[in-house]
Amino acid sequence: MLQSHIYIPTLKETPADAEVISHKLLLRSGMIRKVTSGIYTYLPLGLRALEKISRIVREEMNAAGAQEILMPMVQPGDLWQESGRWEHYGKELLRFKDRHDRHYCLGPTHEEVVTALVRDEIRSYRQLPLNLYQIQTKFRDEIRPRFGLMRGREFIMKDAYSFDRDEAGADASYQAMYDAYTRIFTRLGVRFRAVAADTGSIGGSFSHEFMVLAETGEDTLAVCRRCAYAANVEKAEVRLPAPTAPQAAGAPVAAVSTPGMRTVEEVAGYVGVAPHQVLKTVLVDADGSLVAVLVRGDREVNLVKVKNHLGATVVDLAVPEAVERATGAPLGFAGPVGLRGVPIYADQELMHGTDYVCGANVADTHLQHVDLLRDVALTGVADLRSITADDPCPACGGGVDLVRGIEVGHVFKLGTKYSEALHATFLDETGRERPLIMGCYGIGVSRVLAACIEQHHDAAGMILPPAVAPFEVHILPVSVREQASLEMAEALHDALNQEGIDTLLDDRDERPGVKFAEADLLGAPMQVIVGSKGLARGVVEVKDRRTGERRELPAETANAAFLAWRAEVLEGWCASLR
RNA sequence: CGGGGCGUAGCGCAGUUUGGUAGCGCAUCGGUUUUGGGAACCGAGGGCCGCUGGUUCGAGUCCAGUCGCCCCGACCA
Repeated sequence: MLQSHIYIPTLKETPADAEVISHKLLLRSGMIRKVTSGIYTYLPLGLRALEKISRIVREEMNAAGAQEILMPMVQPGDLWQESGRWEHYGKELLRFKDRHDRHYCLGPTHEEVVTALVRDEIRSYRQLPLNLYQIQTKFRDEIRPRFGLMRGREFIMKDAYSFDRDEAGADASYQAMYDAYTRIFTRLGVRFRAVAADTGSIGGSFSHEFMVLAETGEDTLAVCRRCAYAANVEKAEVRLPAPTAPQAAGAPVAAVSTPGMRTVEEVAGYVGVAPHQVLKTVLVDADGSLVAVLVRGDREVNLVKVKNHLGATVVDLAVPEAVERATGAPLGFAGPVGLRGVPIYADQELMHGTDYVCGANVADTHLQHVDLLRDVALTGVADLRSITADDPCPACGGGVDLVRGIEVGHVFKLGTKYSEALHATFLDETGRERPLIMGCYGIGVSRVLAACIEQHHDAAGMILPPAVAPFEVHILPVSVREQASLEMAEALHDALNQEGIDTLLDDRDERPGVKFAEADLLGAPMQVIVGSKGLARGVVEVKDRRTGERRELPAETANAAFLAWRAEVLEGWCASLR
C-alpha cells in the first residue's frame, strides 16, 4: 500500500479529552475519531487493525468447530420479556419504540436472539453439539463510557454460543472455547492470563476471564508465583492458616470518646491500636435489605463474595441515610455491638483475634475490648474480604502477586438459564424433551486493539504486535526525490507484498524527520529505511520497532536478507511474550 | 445518578476577573529555500466564541435556562 493512497490523519498534539495511552495513540495515529460519547468511527488504519484481529478470531473459532452467523443489532422487546431480562437488565439496555409503538432494544448481547433461533431449528440430539458465533457491533448504554475503545458504548464483539445435550458435552464445548481463546490471544501477541472469574448475574457454574496484563487495567488479578493459580480478586478465595486456639475474652467492653474519628486510620491512631485491631463495619444493601459485614480494619469487603454468600442478586454499599437510620449514629461510627434488626456477617479472619475496637453506634464514640463471640450476635462467618498480596495462594499456599488486567475475553458455562426461559429444547435418544445446555463466549474485538496498545507502546508511539499491526512493514525512502532510493523501496515493497506481507511504502514527499516520527507513531513492528547514504555503501537499514535495534542489510540481496531478518524479529516478539 | 470541570478556527489553547475592532501555536492553501528524526521565511484562507433568552448604546465576557463533552464513584467485552 502506498501511503499517499491511504488516509492517515495523524495528530502532533493529543486531543484534550483522551486520558489513557491507547486512546491518545489511536487518535494521534489517525485510527479512530470520536462521533459522540463512547462512539467512534474507525478510519482506514484502525479498521485494518480490527480486521487483522477479527481474522485470527475467525480462524480459531472455525478451527474449534464454531460456525459464523450474523444476528441483528436491533432486537424485539418480546424476546427480552421472555427471558426476564427486559426488567432486570437495567438502563444499559437502550430501549426504543418503532412507529407502531412496538418495543425494541439495541443488542448488548445475543443470548435471547440466538436461543430463539436455535429453539426453532434444533429438534434432535442428533443436531448437537452446535456452536454459533458472530462478530458484530454491540451497544451498551454505559453509565460512563471512557478511555476510548476500552469502554465504549458501541463496540465490536465476537460472541459465541454453544448448545449441548448434556453436561459432559457442555464442558467439552467450554474447554474447546477456552483452548481457542488461549490460541487467539497468543497469536495476537499480547501477554495475558486466563483467570477464574465470578459468574456474575449471568449465572452458571464457572467462568474464566482472559486478561491482557497492563498497568492501566480496570481489574485486579491474584496470580500465584509458584503454581498455575490465577483469579480475579473478586473471585479469589482467602485461605487462612489454621485457627489459633480460641482466645480468652479480655477486659470488658468499654466506650471511648473519639470525636470526629471516622476512618480506621484515625480511630486506630487515636485509640492507640494497630489498624488490624479495628473492626470495619460495612453496611450493604442486599436486594433491598440491610446487612452488616465485618472485616479487619486493614482489609476490604468483597461485595461479590458477600453477594454470593447471601445468594443475593444485587449487593451494593448502603446509602448513608440507611446507615444512619440503622445505627442511629453518623457515618463512621457503625459497629456490631447492640446493632438490632440487621443480620451481621463476619469475615472468617476476624475469628482469629479478639479485643477489637469498633464503632459504638453513637456519635463520636467507639468501643474497646470487643470480643465477637462474647459481645456480638453473629448471623454468620464466611470468607467475605478481598485477597491481598500478603495472603497465600488458595491453591498451593505459595505467594501471590496482585497485577492489573484488561478483560478482553470471557467464557461462561450458562447451563439452562436461557434455554429454560425461552423453551429451547431437544429430544434425547429416549424421546424425552430436555433443555439445551448452553455456554457463551465473548471477545471484545475493539477492546483488544486498545489493550494491545496499552501493553505495547513507548514515548514515540505504538509498538504493534505483527499480527495486529495494520501494516507489518513500513518502508521509508528518506527522499522520494532520490530516484535510486525510491526504486529500491518500491522493489522491496512489491516483493514483500508478493510474499503476503502487508507493507506500507511512505511515498510522500515529506522531510525525513516527519516520516521517521510518523512511522514510530504508527507502530509497524518493522521499518526499512532506504537512503542515498546507505545505497552508496550498498546497504539498506532496518529497524525493529520493539527493541529499537537497527541493522544494515545488503541492498543487492535485500529481499532475502529482509526475510531472514524478519524471522528474527518475529522470534523476538514471541520470546518477549513468554 | 451524585461530585468536579470544560465548551472560542481541524487540533492544542489565550482572551471572560474589570463588557468596547476575536487572538496565539500547530495544521491547511500559494510561493521561495531546505531534505537522515515532526524545517525556515513570505503571503493567504478559515469563527452562529455550544444553543436559547435576558440585561446593555454595545455581550466571547454579566444573568437565567438549556444542550454537549471530559474526569472521579456503581456496570462490563
